[in-house]
Amino acid sequence: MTKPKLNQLEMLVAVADEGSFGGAAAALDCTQSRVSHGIGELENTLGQRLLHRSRSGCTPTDAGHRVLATARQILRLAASLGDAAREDAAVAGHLRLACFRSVSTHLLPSALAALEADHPGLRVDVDDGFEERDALAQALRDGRADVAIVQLPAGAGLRTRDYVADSYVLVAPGSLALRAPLSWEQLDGLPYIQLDCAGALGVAARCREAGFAAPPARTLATDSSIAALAARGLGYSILPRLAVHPLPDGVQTMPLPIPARRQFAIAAMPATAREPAARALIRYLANPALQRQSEAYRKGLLE
DNA sequence: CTTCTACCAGTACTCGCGCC
DNA sequence: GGCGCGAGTACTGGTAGAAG
Repeated sequence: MTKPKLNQLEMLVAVADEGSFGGAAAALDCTQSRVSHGIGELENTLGQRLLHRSRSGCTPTDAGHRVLATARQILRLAASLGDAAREDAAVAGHLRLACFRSVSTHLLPSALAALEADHPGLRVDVDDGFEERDALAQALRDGRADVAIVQLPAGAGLRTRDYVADSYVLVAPGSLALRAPLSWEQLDGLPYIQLDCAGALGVAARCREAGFAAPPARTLATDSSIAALAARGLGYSILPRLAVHPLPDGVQTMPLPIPARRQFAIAAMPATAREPAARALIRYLANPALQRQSEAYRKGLLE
């Protein structure tokens, strides 16, 4: 018995999806005649009518529905064959990775070192000059980055894979006598310094709902500047724990009275995420064994 | 408007043959 | 036995026109 061919299965799936031979032909970039030939040959091969034809289009018969389900599985498997063959051979080229500075400082070195050791033909350029979460997703959409470590929710249109989570903590002068558990009253009288980014503003808003009443005395754009002011006793702030590591002299951190954290994800545009080089980078970044090699992980800064 | 069929052209494959 | 070449065949995909 002649076996069905992959292109005939593609035609069947396309006709079912598009609802007509003409639509399937457009989707497959061939002529309607070719689709008609292909479907006819497939029906002859299987000895079953697979489609109801009408003036308004086509719908699968009962046999067609059964064959369609298997055909989709076969096409997925066929596609995965190509991926398996390309996996190692094509992990080469140039990728641009976008992230926050704190992520590049504390999380990337182990993963990138292992990746470049295993795939010397792959070069990864890191742009860690991002301050705003939305800017990372936009860099992916604009094509300025191939892969990014974004803060969830990442927005529509991106393929994401969960990464690490980082808690927000109180960052205060070391000279300030604080008792756990922290209460907002312990901070009365000290200026509050706001980090100017959407994530920190969101956390501050949630803290206010929980009784935190201090207005920002200053607003600064970088976490390191805020930590330096706190070290001088000039105020306190609410910052991601990773962003103030390693802790400067004269600064202490303490858990907030409410749980607040930022969840990171590795993100890419769907088409990029399918490419072998990008898949390799994502795999190395998400590798728990490599993450455990980072100092931040060993010190318990990550969740 | 859509599907089906006949016919045609280009390409890929198979097989036999001769040569080394 | 392995290799290259050419003829014949099969397959793929196109156009044009008929039919529902």
